[in-house]
Amino acid sequence: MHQAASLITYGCHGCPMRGCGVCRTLSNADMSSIGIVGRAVPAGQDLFSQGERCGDVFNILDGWVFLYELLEDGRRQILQFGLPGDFIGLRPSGRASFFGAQALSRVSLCAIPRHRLLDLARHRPELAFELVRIVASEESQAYERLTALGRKTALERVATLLLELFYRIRRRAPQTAGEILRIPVTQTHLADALGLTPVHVNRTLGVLRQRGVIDYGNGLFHILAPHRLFEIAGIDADTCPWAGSEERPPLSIH
Amino acid sequence: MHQAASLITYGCHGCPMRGCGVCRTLSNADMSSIGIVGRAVPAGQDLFSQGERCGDVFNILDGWVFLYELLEDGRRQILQFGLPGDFIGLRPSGRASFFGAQALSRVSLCAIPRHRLLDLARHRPELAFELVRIVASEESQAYERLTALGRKTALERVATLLLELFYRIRRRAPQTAGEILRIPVTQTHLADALGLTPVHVNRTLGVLRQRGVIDYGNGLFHILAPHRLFEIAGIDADTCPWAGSEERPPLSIH
DNA sequence: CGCGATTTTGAGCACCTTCAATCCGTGTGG
DNA sequence: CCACACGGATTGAAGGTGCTCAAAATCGCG
Repeated sequence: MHQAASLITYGCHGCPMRGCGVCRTLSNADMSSIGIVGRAVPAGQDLFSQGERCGDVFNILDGWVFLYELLEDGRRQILQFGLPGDFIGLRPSGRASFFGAQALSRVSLCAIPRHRLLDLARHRPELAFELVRIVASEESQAYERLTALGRKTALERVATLLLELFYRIRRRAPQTAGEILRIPVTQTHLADALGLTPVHVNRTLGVLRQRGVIDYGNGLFHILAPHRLFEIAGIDADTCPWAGSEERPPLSIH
Repeated sequence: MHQAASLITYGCHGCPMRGCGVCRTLSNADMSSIGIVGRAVPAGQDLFSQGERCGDVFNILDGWVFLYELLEDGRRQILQFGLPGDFIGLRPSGRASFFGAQALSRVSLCAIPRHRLLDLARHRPELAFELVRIVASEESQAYERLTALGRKTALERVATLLLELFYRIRRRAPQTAGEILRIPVTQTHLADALGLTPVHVNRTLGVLRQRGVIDYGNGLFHILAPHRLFEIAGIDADTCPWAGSEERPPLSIH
């Protein structure tokens, strides 16, 4: 069993994600038997493409990815951003995925053969449970974004997304307690996530900057007035489940 | 064990959903021990409200429901429609749900205590697995709708939603092979699902009617030219996974 | 028949888009 | 060291899709 571990580029021992998500529920022997493979993906490259069959699920160790769907004429919708600690690609199943996943920055990740993980889940209720928790959390985020795209103005959407990313980063890296974030996305990425044009995202960010709520440049975002950003986003900071700084994942089933 | 079954208004024996979704994975003894309760909800009433804790998950037996999120100022986004056979309310977990669920028509359903279902899932990998499958399917639908709201025009959105509902109904009730659907929603509901105003939904439906693609009235929708509806929606009927008439659920993990 | 809810239609407006040009920072090659 | 190219950010002007406000028509229902 254990010699299989030598295949692993990023050894599970010492892996920063060893205690997170799916990996938390697996023993070292499980890990080895499943055949996890570490990999690095350069910025801009697809982990898997729309319409492609991908037999792996991915655990992001470092870097950012995004899930996207393309329409025939090239319009792109970004469905989700994946940060370190996120688990990507569970849904595509055996058939062709209707969305793709692309690296925003250089990404290092674990590739886990889906069918082996699912086989294991058949004998490990805790694992299957963890999968439910993960997918349910993703679904909640998708629902929140639906509300943003369907019913919020451009200003509200931008503020909402910035807050979401802000807190997702902070939860993962509480030591980065400052309000300055490195977000490796272009304004075009934000536009495709928000259902806007890059031009209008630019103008909207400009408004937030002029109002002194944020500052940005060089891939860095500085949240100057989080409280006002909540106001603008139309989110009640007190009742918002994920706004509570470095806590547990937003959704805990059971 | 079995006397608990007497508490069940809608007995599981003979239940049309006995072989569907979660129920498929449960024995009759499981059913009894879990304490399922049948219930009827009148049209317009909430199964659970936004901000409320709801200890049950629901299996829709008959009628339609919708999940929705309200903003402070009353703007409403419909996140999902629930049809007979759908499983609703898994996500809210122990904490307050950020969305509500309301009956569109008179609905009969099974209410299942969430913690009991999840406790059982700890010992029944098949059940936990089925939950993953269900939530993953919901997530896929949420992603598709995100693309519609973010990147499709009003005409494309309306066509997309009609097709989705059309095929979801047909999959559940293949005998209703005709293209006439009873959809118990107002144009305002469609608007709130599509991120549009009721007025503009009306005009858009009018365009589709004028073009001879659909006809409607009295809560009935008649799909006159499905093929053209696919064109307008920007969906390739051949590669679309859920368009394949009365097949299995769109997503099969493993 | 009359009331409320829903659908339909009209006119004007606004948010966001489209098209286009410029600016800026970075990397590359002469 | 500078010219150049390139991707991204920024800004301007004009146009359109979808919104707002408002009223009329239609439908369901008591």
